[in-house]
Amino acid sequence: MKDLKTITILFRAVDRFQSEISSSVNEMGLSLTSFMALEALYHKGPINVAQLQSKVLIANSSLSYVIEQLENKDLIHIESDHHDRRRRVCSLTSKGMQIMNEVYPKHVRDQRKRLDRLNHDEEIELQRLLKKIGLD
Amino acid sequence: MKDLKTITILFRAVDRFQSEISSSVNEMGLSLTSFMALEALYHKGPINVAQLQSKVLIANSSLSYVIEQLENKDLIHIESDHHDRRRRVCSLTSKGMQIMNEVYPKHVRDQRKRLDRLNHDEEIELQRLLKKIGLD
DNA sequence: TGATTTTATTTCGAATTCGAATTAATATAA
DNA sequence: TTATATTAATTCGAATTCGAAATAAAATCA
Repeated sequence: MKDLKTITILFRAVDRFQSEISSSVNEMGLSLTSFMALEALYHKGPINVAQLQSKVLIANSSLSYVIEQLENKDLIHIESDHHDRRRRVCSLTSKGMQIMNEVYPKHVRDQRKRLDRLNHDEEIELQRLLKKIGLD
Repeated sequence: MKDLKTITILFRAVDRFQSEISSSVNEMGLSLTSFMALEALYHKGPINVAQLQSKVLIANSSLSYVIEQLENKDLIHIESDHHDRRRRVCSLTSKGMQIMNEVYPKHVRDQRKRLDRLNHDEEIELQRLLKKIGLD
């Protein structure tokens, strides 16, 4: 293969997911990245900013802004780590948890609709191929 | 499959490509989307704003800003379509063409390095799977 | 120990992106 | 024809994102 057609197709596929997720979470007053941050905390529990950044895939300076917004909305709580006071640990507030409990199952259903165009083996194979090209 | 792990892997893979391409084109004073616009014009020849938007995957209002930047840098030229004066047709200037001739082959080589972790059949299969989930 | 380096995060100003409203031209309908 | 609707693109203000510099704490070194 000589061209970058694969990248074009890859970007387009991601754009479909992002557009759908964005317009859905925007209705709740959240940006895509805010939602991704909540999602990470929902799955991982309390984690510090650097760990969150590895999930949310934006610049660290941008993440500072994002978590400030989420804190203002009382969706997350931030406190310094006792053992390393450089670190700040983020966690869902009860309000944040409540909202994710309401919203996340539907999010999964919606996005699974698209993914379920692949059968199980195809999806596993897609994961394998994406992991291969996604490694650093 | 019940979870959205595939989306996580998908987003992460795209982020790797975008980060690499961004840091490379930023050195020439271009944003990722500016570069994607130039790329589209390089491949498709003169096209109007709507056609460009379908390649660049940003909001139309954002694209207006992007093509204005590119015009200011004398990398593209914009003129209205004679047959439909609502439309504005963009094309590479000779300077834009010259830069893409210089830069694009290396861009392809760099990105192919990552893609070439897949053999030919795997890449074809990846395209097929991504197309399936990327359709509207 | 005190000095230096590294790590974690935020601040800052500028660039980019967005959605909603607007403008302007074309297409359709009456 | 003259409304009316649709389409193409831009403008505007606000939100988000970025990279570079700053801050502050911890780790390493001498």
